[in-house]
Amino acid sequence: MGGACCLSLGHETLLKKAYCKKESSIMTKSYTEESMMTESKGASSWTDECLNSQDERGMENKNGERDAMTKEGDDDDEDALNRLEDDEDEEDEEEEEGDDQKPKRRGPKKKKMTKARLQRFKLRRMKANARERNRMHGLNDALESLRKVVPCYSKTQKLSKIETLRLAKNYIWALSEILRSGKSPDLMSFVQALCKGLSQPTTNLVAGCLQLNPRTFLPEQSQEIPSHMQTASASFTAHPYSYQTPGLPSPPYGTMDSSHIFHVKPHTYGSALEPFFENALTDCTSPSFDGPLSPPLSVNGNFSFKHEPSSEFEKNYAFTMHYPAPGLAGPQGNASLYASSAQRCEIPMENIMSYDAHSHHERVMNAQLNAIFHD
DNA sequence: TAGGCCATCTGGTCCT
DNA sequence: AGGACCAGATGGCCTA
Repeated sequence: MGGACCLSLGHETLLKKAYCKKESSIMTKSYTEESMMTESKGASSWTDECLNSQDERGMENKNGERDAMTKEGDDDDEDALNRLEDDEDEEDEEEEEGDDQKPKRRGPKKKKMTKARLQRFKLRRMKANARERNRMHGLNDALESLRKVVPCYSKTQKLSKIETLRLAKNYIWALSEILRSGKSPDLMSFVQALCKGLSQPTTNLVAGCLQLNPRTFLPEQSQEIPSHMQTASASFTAHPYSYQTPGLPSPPYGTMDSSHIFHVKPHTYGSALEPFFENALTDCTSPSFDGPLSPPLSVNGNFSFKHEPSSEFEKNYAFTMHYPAPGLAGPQGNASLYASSAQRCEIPMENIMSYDAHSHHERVMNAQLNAIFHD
């Protein structure tokens, strides 16, 4: 019983919190359930003005609901509430004249909660709450940024906070291992490293994000891809790094590569990919991107990647990572990992992140992977 | 309905 | 004194 004492009195709930933790000073809060709800639910859009009005409402409620208070058993609570009541009419009088009957409490005498003190306390508390909310929002924003640079990103199926952190940790570790060893890991090892310690749903999600079947969604690809890219594609087929899993549908939600571009705008991918080739490694301030890169994935950041696709071949190579030759055998044993792919392909296309929302992420991801895999 | 996830409030602690 | 950070508590929402 954490210590929070909630007196639920129907609609006129009085939340009285006193001695939430041992030895803590008496603090009372008297909001109606309604005001509490408002406070919680609308908090994300609160402004200082809202805070002030909330504060006022809180005061109104405090005054209006005193009759809803009931005994909670704790004398200190009672005292605090009494103080609140007393403040109404006798602000500066000594508190608790009737204390003669009660045994004197030890310890420092608690200061009387005058109306002014209560006001100050509430104001301070409000400000602290607002700061805390902002702080948590900032934290969440940072987490959202992290989600976007971690292999599996989807607007509709967001990774939980803890899973995002775990995946990020695994991702960093996996990339570090690649850099350290300078060798190309096999797909299964990479996926296993990514999924280490993740929950089953997240594991499935990540596994799904790491696979792609170009034949499923690119029937006309061969005609529309520029010829030089097709050439490069052919050269890529021999590369050991293929995230594609032939014969399996492409994931309907977040992906690790640019494949979604072809999901969402199958007829515009030619132009859509141009910016990638132009700015793959340098365009960290693309207009379509709403913020700076998170440090772990900054191409020239923590990983100190100096690699840039200077040649046409490198650029093509980046593109063709996603275009293995039809029929190319994927890594053995993927089937279990992608077992649920068939169901996932039922998700409507509109749920897939749009190119605009995803493009930068994709560029960065591809740039990262190219920098790593190109050796 | 239980459990997971989340946002918020809150009081304590540390630091400036 | 005030702000940042933290952890506990609480209640809402969602999903299996």
